[in-house]
Amino acid sequence: MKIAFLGTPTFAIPSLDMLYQSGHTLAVFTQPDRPVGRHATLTPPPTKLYALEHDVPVYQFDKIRMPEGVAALKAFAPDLMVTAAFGQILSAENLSVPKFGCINVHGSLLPKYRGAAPIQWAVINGETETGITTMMTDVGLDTGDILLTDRVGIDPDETAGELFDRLATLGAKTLKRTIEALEAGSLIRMPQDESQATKCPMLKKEHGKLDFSQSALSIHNRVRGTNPWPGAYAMLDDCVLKIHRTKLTDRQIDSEPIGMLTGNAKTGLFVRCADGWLEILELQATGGKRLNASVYLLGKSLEGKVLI
RNA sequence: CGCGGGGUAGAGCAGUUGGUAGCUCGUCGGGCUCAUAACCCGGAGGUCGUUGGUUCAAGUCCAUCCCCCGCAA
Repeated sequence: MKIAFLGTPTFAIPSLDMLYQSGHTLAVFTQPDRPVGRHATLTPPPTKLYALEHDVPVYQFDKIRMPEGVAALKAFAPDLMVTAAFGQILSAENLSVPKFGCINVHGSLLPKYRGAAPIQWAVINGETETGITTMMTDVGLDTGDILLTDRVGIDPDETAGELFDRLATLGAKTLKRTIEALEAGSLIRMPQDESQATKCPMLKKEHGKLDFSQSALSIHNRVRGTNPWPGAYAMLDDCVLKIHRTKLTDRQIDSEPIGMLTGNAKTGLFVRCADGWLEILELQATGGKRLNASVYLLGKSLEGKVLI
């Protein structure tokens, strides 16, 4: 089949690779190169790099809804469009180009977690299960008819990044089944149950700010849900202290102030939350690299200091 | 040339008003112990990121360059 693949980050790579390996005729549509890093180096999105490596034509548009985007799409004349973490909203005109329409690979069990960062939010909210949904893209935000679903459990200590990798791989498998069903004519469309729908916002830097007046569990979930991006942090002596990994404990609490730190290199580092002590396993101070808390404490004591 | 933090023993950090370097861990040796990642004693290990400058004397002041990190994008 002739497929236009619309995707941008690494999440889309397994799906793109699957389509390529399956022998479909592909064209990749992705976002423009973006400045990345301290020196704002212009960096191509992962899907573009993949396409270049495999001699797949690549098209980049700020907005594929604009006339140039539509024209390029029409020129390629695909039978089907596939989107995976594309990051742009498609117009009805875009969607009308391929005769089979557009299939989207989404990292949640729709209609739950519609929106931009479903994987991270599922972890932040402490969900124990999530999955992949393939759906027919329509003009709404992840509102189209559901095609196939695959479920996976979320480990209590799993980070969003780890789950991201698993779901990216799973997404390719679900997509493969979906396309095979489409080709076999056995695909069943099921409208989403609007009463069960939830939306999650795009993840921003400030979503990583920790609030120690919350329970140890919610803070733990926040830390793993924002790992590796945007990363969890708190303020220590007016400097940012990033917290990369934490662990729930049964350490007894007394009347310590919220956010107080205790512990040393041997015992480990603990922070006082609303209902208990959360162990900080890995942190990163201003100017420093990420370190195990016990290693960091070899050089500096944080005993009695308070995180805000 | 966007803003800021930092480059000191294998690791993490100190080093006050400039006078040739300390701490914790690790490591090596010895001791204690039924035993130990615990404890005690002792040892090794650093041209203090680069280059140049000021000075009787610089890790410590000035300049330059390289590298790492955070923010912003």
